Amino acid sequence: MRMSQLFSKTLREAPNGADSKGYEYLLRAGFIRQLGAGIFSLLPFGFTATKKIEQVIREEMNAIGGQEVLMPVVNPADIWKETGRFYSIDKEMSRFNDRVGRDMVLAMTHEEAVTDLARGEIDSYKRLPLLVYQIQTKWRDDPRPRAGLIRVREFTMKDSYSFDVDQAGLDKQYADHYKAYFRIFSRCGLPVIVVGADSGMMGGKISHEYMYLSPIGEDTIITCPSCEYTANRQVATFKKTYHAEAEKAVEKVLTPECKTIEELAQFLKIEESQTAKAVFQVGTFINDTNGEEEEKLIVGIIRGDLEVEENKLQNAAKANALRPAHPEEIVAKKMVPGYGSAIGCSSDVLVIVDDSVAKSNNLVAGANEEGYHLLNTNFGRDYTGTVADIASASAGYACPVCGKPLESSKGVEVGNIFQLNTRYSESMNCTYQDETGVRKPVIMGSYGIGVGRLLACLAENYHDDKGLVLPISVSPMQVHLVSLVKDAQVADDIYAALTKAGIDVLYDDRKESAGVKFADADLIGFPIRITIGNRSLKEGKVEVKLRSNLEESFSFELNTVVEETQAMVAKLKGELASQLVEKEWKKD
RNA sequence: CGGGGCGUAGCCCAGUGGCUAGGGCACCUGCUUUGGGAGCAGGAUAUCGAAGGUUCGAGUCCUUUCGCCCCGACCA
Repeated sequence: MRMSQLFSKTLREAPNGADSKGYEYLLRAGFIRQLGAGIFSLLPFGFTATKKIEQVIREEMNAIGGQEVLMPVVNPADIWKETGRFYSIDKEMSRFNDRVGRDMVLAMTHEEAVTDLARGEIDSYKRLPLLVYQIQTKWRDDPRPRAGLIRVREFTMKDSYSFDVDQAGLDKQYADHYKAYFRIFSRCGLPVIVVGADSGMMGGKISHEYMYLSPIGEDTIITCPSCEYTANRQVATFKKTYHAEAEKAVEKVLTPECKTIEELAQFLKIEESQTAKAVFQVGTFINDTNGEEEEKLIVGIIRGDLEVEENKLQNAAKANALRPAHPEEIVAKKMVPGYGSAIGCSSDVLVIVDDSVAKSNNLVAGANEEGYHLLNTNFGRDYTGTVADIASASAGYACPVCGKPLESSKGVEVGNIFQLNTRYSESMNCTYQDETGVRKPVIMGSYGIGVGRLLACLAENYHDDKGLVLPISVSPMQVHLVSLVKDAQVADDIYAALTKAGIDVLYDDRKESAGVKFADADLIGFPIRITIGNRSLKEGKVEVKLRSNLEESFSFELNTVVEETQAMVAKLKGELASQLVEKEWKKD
């Protein structure tokens, strides 16, 4: 590519709103441009980098038996009604009517579409296992797009779907993906960790997320430095301690101005862990078959020294959504905010009790009366409810596996793998006949990688104060050829020779000053820079630098530029390949 | 959806209710220059986000509205 003809141009200053360095450089180097909130165009560099990432993904997906397909972005709503997700997913999925008024949706994922495909193609166990994947546009009307390509509304995603006769088959395909994903991310140069995850709206049980650890991430990851334990905070567990002692009789005490656990503990001169607090939420429950909504007050009871993890509470309550309850709603169920507990509340309240409370005795809880608390309350004796783990794990808590203190960090989810089991095949009647002629639902898995998000994470991970420093596997071009000489002939010849040899070259043939050219080369950040200038030219050489180390300078002989460049490309590729991560999934 | 911020040339930003709306970068022309965002001279580019209002007079004040960003709610 001749830079004089390049569609994009570089920007000297960061456009307003480019808050992270990775995003700023992608904009300034001319990889991407914003069209609207969470909507971006890919310019030649951005698109080429994307295609290189996609190629890595294709190779690894094909290697585990994937067959590439392409499904429509627009789906008839019917299939989404079959699985119920037409009703259970809120505004995040965009809907419209076609000219005859049929309900249509913009697919935000393709479980429904692929299951519809599969039920037409799969009839016998002899056809299984199968794996299909696509690399395709998704639209999700996220309420809050942000951070450039990290959290967008329209994006490219690799999504694959596996079909098996049994759990063992699913486990095999899950393990294949687990391993392939590490290969994909490491071939692209992105360091990731895998964490246990919540399966959320996807249904199913086992799932993992691939996280790029970074302060710009929005997910909180709980890790154990001493053992292998890692999990998204939404599902992370920890070792709890309990106050088990002989039950004592309930006693009502006056506790004025003690609306928080801290105030209460100080007033009564007890530990926060000797109290039980109530968290009030209103859950929305949606009937999957007709979309009817029902709201119900949920009270989460947790020990005073712990916090409720709302995601866990929502799962335990089997609610579709949660929102904080208004004081009136709480009072209507015979409870008092600030002095609340499940004791004496209306029977239609959903009580979820953390095991920290259920397994402890004689906790101080609200009396549901302004200014009063109850001493020595006990779960089971004084109130009942569903026992579940709804506590939020934090740094310093004991690892559930080895007991050492946990750590917490921020991460960006770049990939995920889910065991769907029969969540979709059952509701959409996607079955196969086994050896005995019995119809059984196909066992499914679903696996995603955010392609644009991966590029954004790479930009975040690979930059310095001058610009991008992308790995050679994903860099749009391998070589940046900078010509500083008046007579273009030498540079033109080298450009032609390198291109002919199959090397991707950006040739800066512009009539610009050396400073401008170097600054742009730094900003765009292609791995190998070849400078043609009089300084080295009179010795029959060209100057060579690696973007990753601008301090060090090499030189290539004019008559062996092609061979030496090829060797340099191979060397960089080799270095990256030597960092390939091979990791296996072991079922617990 | 709640809270906050910002919309002035392609980009970054100035602009007390008062003359023809400015600067830097980028762009065009000419000359000069060619190893780290050059110099000189000249030039073009704005429905001041939009609509309505107040006023003799609005980029500036008021109302409405649209868009973008940030915090929160939210998020496979």
